[in-house]
Amino acid sequence: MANIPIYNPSEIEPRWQKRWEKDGLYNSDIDPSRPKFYALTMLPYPSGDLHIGHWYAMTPSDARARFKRMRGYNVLFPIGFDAFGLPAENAAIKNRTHPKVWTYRNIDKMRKQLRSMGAMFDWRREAVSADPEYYRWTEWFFIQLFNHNLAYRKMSPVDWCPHCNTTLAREQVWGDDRHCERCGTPVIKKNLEQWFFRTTNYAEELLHYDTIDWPERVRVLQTNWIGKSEGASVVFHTEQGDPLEVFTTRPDTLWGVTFMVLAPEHPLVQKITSPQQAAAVNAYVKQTLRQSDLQRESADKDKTGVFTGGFAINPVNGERIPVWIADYVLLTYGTGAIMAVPAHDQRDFEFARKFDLPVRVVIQPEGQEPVKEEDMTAAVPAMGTMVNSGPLTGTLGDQSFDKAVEYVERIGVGKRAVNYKLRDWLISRQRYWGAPIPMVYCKECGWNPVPEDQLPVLLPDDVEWKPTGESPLKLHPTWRFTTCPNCGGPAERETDTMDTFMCSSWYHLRYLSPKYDQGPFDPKEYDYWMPVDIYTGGIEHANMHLIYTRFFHKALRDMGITRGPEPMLQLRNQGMVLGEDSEKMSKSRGNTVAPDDLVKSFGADAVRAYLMFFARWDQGAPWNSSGIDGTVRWLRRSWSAIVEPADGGSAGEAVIRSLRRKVHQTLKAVTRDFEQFEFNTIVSGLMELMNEMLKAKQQGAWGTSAWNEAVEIYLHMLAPVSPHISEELWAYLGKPYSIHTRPWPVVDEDAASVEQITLVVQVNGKVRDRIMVPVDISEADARATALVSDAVQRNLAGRSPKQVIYVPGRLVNIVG
RNA sequence: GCCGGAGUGGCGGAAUAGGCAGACGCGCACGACUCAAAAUCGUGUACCUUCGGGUAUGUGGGUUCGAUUCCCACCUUCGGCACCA
Repeated sequence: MANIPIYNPSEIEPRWQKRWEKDGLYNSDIDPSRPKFYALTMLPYPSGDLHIGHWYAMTPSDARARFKRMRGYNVLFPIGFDAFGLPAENAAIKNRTHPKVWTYRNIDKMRKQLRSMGAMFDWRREAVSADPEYYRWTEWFFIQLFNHNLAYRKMSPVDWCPHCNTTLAREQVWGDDRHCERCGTPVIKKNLEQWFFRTTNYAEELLHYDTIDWPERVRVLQTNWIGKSEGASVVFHTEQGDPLEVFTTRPDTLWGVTFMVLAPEHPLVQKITSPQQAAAVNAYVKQTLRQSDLQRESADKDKTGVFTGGFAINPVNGERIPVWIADYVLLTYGTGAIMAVPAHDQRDFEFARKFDLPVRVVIQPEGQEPVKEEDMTAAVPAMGTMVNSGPLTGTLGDQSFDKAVEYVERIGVGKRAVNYKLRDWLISRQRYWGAPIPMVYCKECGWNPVPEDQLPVLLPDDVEWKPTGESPLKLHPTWRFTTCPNCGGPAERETDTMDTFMCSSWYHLRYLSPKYDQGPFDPKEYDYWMPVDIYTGGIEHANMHLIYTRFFHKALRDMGITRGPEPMLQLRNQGMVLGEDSEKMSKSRGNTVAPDDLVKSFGADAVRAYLMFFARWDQGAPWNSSGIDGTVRWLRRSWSAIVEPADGGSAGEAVIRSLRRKVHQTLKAVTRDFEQFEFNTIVSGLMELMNEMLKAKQQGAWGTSAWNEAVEIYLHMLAPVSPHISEELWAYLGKPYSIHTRPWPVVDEDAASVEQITLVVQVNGKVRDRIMVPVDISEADARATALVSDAVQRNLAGRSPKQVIYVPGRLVNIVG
């Protein structure tokens, strides 16, 4: 037995990885003769360590890409690095290493780790967002957005960490107390002039998902995030004559307005405030500014506010109503001013009761006791018949909204309006390690883009990246000084850099041609590969990256750069691998699992298979360190089943028949599961088949043509899951390299079919007997067979059947 | 508070279109091999039982010959949003 090899993953895995790479086995090139399939997995941030979450996301994505390739598609499965971002700068400050050095060192390490997965990445297409030939085009896109009026600059409050002395991206503000991810200090707001993208231009289109197959969860998250409200905008006037516009979703309650409330920061506050109220108003405004967002936006907080001393006129009935300010009205939503209808809005009701303001009922919900102001303990928000509403009094609930809108439009004081919670995307970052914003400010000509032939605006290497609160680029002695592209006079560069989500909004396009220098991507590659057919990654990006990249694609489409309504046709999200203690994995908790160690102990093939097997992919589960043993055992059993000879040829027809049946039934199920992202049952199906194969081997099937067929099909199905062991065994059998370029096997329906079925016999819905019958048994025979069963007779106890239900191929249910 | 997902053995999970609940694996128990252990292999493994059967898929109802699956109400849990006018 000395010539029988033993399974040694640490020897075979690196060997095949080298061979595949040398042969360019996973290179994907344009091939019009085959249908294309662009499989994209979210690109990692080069933190320096490929953790188990990366493996969990990428391994099934890779297996499915491999499956699609065997199904005849020309598959593109690229990889790259989202290489700009704050952690590199934080590490730089801590370790006195340049962010560039830190980032590229990490990328080198992660490339090695990614290669150890044995994934079919086409490394020729790798893109790194911090490479100048990449961010040249990130800058170029900024200029296109600017030229199409989709990028603009305005003063805006942003999250600021007072300890790190820097602004933070929204995703770096954590928890209910809105603290800085790095140091734990609660953030404050700071006013800065910033660049924005007009994502809100696309708010409506972003709500439509009819051309894409995305998970309901993501669609719901995005829909809530975009937050569409339909209503009316109505213009009131102050007594001084200034227009005061409000947005309302309840135009039918206009006659119930008893006061108005402005956000404390509203521009009309100073003007409308009477001299007597000035001191109180100023004190309240100051107090509001001092509060954190958390204090201010807490919904269960008692209402606070101050009367301005000013009044406004209700345009539908001419009533004079007091104007207050209160922090429950936000400047950033709608117009920053509301019409208050305490009878029909709970927030207004609470405010009215606290400050003793009038409450007037103008809606009577149908089929209920009439609502009376004096009995009310809460607002009545339901729709209903309009009362006390001038010309619209008596309008029924189902018409009240439309009639009210028509009315304000007719008398010229308002119109139908839609509001979204979505805000324009703030992309300025006061950081060094990001793509420079390619804009120049000239005192004479204002802001102008850097001419495209001067791109990229390179990041200077010689900077101090101390956390001073200013962009390090601003402190560079020379970098910021330049000449105006318009008049040639002295000018200054924008020293803020771009949000890294800008880089990741278009990386799927750079993969197409990462070296291309005539544009962001080669149109020939775009025409062949785009759109992305399947996108896999974490759901935590639902309201950030996955909205940004859709916005980006649509904006570029309107400029004629991209085509089609959406960039990614299908999206699937993996769940999260938790620590063995069922808590989120974190270094501080000490519950992390290192994939490098697992690969060392068990091999990449076992880690891949286990990650696909141990949980439903879309749900994730806590890690179980002993669970992987079962997967390892199964791979070893597979190995020895195939390489260890046995006494063969003596298997009877029944053994052969049932082996072939199992093989082709499994092939059918595995094929379906790959299509449907049900990875755990792929592995369990292969385990079941291996158990059957071992039984058949014991029964003398070894060496028969059915056995050889079983082994071949088994290895084809195993290849996407565990690519190294299947390639090794394929070669061991003397088959031509490589199994990964082979076509997916075809199901032999005859072999998969059954001659005998188990007929389940129920009495009153309870299983009483199971009888083997021919698959093509007639209904009459099935009924007769069931009725004569001893168990049936016993359970009927002499009663005669009232009804007999027959489900062909499954069961007979006797109702007695 | 609003929106969404999920509740099945000791654990992860399976059950294609309403039809055999618990596949596959972990763990556990026993056995074989071994001086012994590990590894490996084999057998068993929801609960109760008077051995006929009975009870079980978060809880309570409903539809149905039949419900883990469909409907209603509720509970628990995870995630998101949250004074959005």
